[in-house]
Amino acid sequence: MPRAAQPPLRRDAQRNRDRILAATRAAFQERGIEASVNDIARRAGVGMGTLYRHFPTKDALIDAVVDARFAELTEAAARALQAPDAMDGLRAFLFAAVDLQAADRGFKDALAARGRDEQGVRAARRRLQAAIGRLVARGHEQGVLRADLATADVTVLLWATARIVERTTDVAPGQARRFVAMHLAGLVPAAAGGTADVPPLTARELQRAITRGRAAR
Amino acid sequence: MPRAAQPPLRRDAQRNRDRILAATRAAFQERGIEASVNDIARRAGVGMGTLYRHFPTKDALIDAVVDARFAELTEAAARALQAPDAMDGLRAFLFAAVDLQAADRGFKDALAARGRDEQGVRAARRRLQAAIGRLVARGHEQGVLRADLATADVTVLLWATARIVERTTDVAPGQARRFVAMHLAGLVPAAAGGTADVPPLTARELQRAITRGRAAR
DNA sequence: GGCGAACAGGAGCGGCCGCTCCGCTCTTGG
DNA sequence: CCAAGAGCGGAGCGGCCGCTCCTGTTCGCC
Repeated sequence: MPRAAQPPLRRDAQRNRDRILAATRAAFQERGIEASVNDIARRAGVGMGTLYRHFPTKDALIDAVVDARFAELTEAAARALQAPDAMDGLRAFLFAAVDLQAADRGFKDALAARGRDEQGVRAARRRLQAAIGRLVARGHEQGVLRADLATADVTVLLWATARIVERTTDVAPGQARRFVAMHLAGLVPAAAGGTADVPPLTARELQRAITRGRAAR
Repeated sequence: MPRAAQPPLRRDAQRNRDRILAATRAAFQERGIEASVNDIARRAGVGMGTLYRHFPTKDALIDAVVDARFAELTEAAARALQAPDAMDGLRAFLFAAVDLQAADRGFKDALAARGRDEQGVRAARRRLQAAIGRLVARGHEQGVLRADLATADVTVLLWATARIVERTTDVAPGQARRFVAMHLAGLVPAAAGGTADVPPLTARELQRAITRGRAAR
């Protein structure tokens, strides 16, 4: 749904709109979806009124910014479909997903959403799920995935990794990759596939992962 | 650290303390750690002043209630150590853990904590980690666990399941068990170990798991 | 049974958040 | 160049939350 056709924005309006979007991206990336609208407005060098004329609600702001990330991840899934081995493709996709979750906390929050769907993100989410479905299907065809693995299981896995990213990114980046690698192979010894070369959390890192957040306030 | 020795509470004070604890347990169980102190006081049929004299801070309230759950789970780990096969034991422990997370959302929140440690829960958490450590060690001795699995990996797994419980318990209870079973066995076809007899999320359940939460407000 | 101390209760404080309202400013078409 | 009106900014609203404070009540020792 192209948004042209409307009378074009005044130059200052367009400039402010761009600034708001940039500030939103930055704020969500760093602080996650909980970044306050006030903060975003200040970052953009813009008043609250201006912000809310461009985006009538905080959700609109989120949608505007998060859509692109969904598309990015969907594209990663499409690329993963090119890999000769379906398992390699799935692994590459999952690594890309957790890296994106770590790089953009707003996106991580939106993915693991607590009830934000309804609106614009819905379509993007559907496209992503469809892309994941193709990855899984090819894994089944090649017989490299257990037969009872459903597409929804991958979505659930992404919810889980979001939590791990939340807790560990600051402390030991890559833990989510380790988790994904283990999940693919299982905890049994025969398991092929390693740990993505990521060591387990040390005692100190674990402690920091638990303690953190309070201090971050 | 026994809490007797203090001059015994007046009868009404003791009665109110018990009511507050019961109300706290109920509130956290249903709503998680975000249940408001006001709510708890109302449930207990007690004023804010009363509540805050007994527990000087919300954290104190959380600690008082959550400690018992940590002990429960630690005990489950001890029981799991009795199982002849270490893998069976670990699986039983993990199932117990996710069931507890589902049954008591306050505990789930405290386990996956965002920075609540410092205080009383710390000791309980350490004991739990030690118990998990024994489970893992025995798995290694028996050679039923991959050699590079660390104790911290199990803790991380519990963080992950907490998220899954949050999203799916209302919609498709048991999903977390499915996830655990798959994590143990891996997504590869050779994998022994099934899915804990839990089917994947259906499309409708997935949708509800995403949409929910907003409606729950 | 009377009195002092422990306790109960709830209105209210301060802080944060998403969002609104309205007097002023600046762009732009004629 | 100038007015019409789109666009701007930020003080402030209402709501929630954890927590405090102070008045009036209740308990339990003597």
